[in-house]
Amino acid sequence: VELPEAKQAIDRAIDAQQTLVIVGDCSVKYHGRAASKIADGERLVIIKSDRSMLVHQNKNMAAINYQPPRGEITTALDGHGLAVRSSRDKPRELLEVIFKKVFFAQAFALRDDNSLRVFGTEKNLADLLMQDLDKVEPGLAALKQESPHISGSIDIFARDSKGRNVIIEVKRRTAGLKEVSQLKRYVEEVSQRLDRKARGILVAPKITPHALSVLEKQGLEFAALDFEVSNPSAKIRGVKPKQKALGEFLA
Amino acid sequence: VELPEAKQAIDRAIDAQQTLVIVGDCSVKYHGRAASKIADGERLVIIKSDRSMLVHQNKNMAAINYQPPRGEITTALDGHGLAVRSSRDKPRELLEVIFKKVFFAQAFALRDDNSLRVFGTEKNLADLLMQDLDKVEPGLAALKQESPHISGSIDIFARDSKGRNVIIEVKRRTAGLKEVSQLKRYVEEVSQRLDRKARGILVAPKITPHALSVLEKQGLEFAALDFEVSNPSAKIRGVKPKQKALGEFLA
DNA sequence: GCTGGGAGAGGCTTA
DNA sequence: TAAGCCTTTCCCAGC
Repeated sequence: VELPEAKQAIDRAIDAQQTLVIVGDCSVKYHGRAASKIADGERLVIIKSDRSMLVHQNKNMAAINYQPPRGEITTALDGHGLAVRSSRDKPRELLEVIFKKVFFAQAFALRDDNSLRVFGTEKNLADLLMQDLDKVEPGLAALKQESPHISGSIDIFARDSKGRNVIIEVKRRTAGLKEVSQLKRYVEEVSQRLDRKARGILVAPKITPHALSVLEKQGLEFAALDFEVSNPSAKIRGVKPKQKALGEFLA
Repeated sequence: VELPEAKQAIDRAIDAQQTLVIVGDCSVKYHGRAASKIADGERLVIIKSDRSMLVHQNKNMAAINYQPPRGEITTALDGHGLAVRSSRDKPRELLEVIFKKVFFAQAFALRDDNSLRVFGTEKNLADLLMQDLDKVEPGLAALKQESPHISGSIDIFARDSKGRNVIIEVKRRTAGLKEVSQLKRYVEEVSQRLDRKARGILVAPKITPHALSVLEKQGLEFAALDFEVSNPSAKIRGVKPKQKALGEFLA
C-alpha cells in the first residue's frame, strides 16, 4: 500500500470510529509516564473504535507500546514516512509510530454487544466461602458487613467460636509475601480500631515457603483452598487448615 | 471469506509460523486457571508467530481472552462454525474461538529484529539514586542494591551518618498502602535479624494521605522524588524529605 | 478524580 | 523451575 493511500484509509477509519488494523515497517517512540524507543521493524498496529492504540511485535501477548482510549489521533506524511500519533493530557503522553512501509491497512466496523463473563475469580471464591465458613474452621461465623469499623476491602470478616474477630483474605493463586503483608495490614488496622487482637487467615491454593515463614512469625494462619472452576461457576472442594506446628500444640 | 477457505488460510499460517489476523463474528470460551464465556460478536483475533493468541473487542486496550506462546493450536470446521483452539499444559488451559463468520483472515511474516528500550523505569531511577544518595539525605552511604532477603528484595540498602541501617524503597509513581506495607516488611525483617532498628525510607513522586499517615505511624519516612523522563534516559531533579512533624522535633 | 485492589494479570530477573 | 516484583501495568468498583 502506498503511504498516501494508507494515510487516507487511516484518516477515514478514525473519522468513522472504526477499528483499524495496520501492518507495516515502522519505528515507535513513546514519551509520557516513561519513555521508550524502538527502531524499525515489521509490526502490527491496532487502533480501536474508542481510539485506544496498540503496537504489537510478532511475539508475546503484551503490546510493546500502547495508548489508552480517547486519545487524540493524528496522521502526517512527510519525507520520513507516515506518522500516526496518539496523544492525551493528564498525564501528558505521546505515542508516535512512523511507518516506512505499510503492507496492509484496513478498517472494520466491529459490532459487539456482549461482554465477557468470568468464573473462578477471587470475588467468586470469597462468596462461595461465605456460604460455608465451617469449611475454613468449625464454628466460624460470618459477620454482617454493616459494621462501620470494618474496612470495605476485607474479603471476609468473621467471628470464631471463642468470639474472636477473624479476618480472612482469599486468594485464587499461590500466595506470596505480598499477600501476607496485605493480610497483616488488615489485621493490624482492625485490631487497633476494635482495640482487640484479631486473627488473620490467608486462604489460598498454596503459599510459598518464605511467605509461610513470615506469616507464621506474625502469628497469622494459612489454610489451603482446593477449588475447581467450571462453566458457569466455580466450586470449592475443600479447605484444609495447615497443621499446627508441634510448638503450638505444646503452647 | 467462506469458512473452509478461512480454515485453510489459518492452517497454512500456523504451519508457516506467521502472524495471523482474523476478523469475524465469533463466540469465545476459556477454561483453565479460571473460566470465561462470551456470546457472539464481531472481534479481532490475533495468532502470533510464537503461537500466542489474543481476542480483542473493539474497545479497551486489554484483550478479553488470550493464550500465552507455545500453545497447541488446532482448527476444526463443523455445523456450528469454524473452531480455532489453543491449549496448553501446566497449567491445563483451553481457549476456544468459534467463528460463525469470517470477514477477514490474512497472515503476515513480520520481520523484526529490534526490541524496545524503556527509560524511567523504577530500576532506572534506583540506579540513578544509587549514584547520589546524598540527594535523599546527606551522609547516606549505599551498601547494596537489589539485596535479596527472606522478606523480599530491598531496592537500596544503605547506612546513614549515624551508622544506622537504612532501607530505601523506590517507586516511580504515587505510593499507596501496598508500598508502605512492602517497606515495612523489609524494615521489620532487617531490624529483627540484625537486632537493631533499621530506618525505612519510601522514595516516590507522591504518597496518598492515608498511606502517609500509616507510614508515619510505623515510624517510617517518605521523601518526594522529582524526576523527569527523556529519551534516552531519565533524570532525577531532586529528592525532598518530608518535613518532620512538630512532634518529631520535640522528641 | 483519587484510592485501593484484582487480573486467567504478563514478563523479567535471579536463585 | 519457583519466587519476587515491576508494569506507561489495565481495569473496575467505591467514595
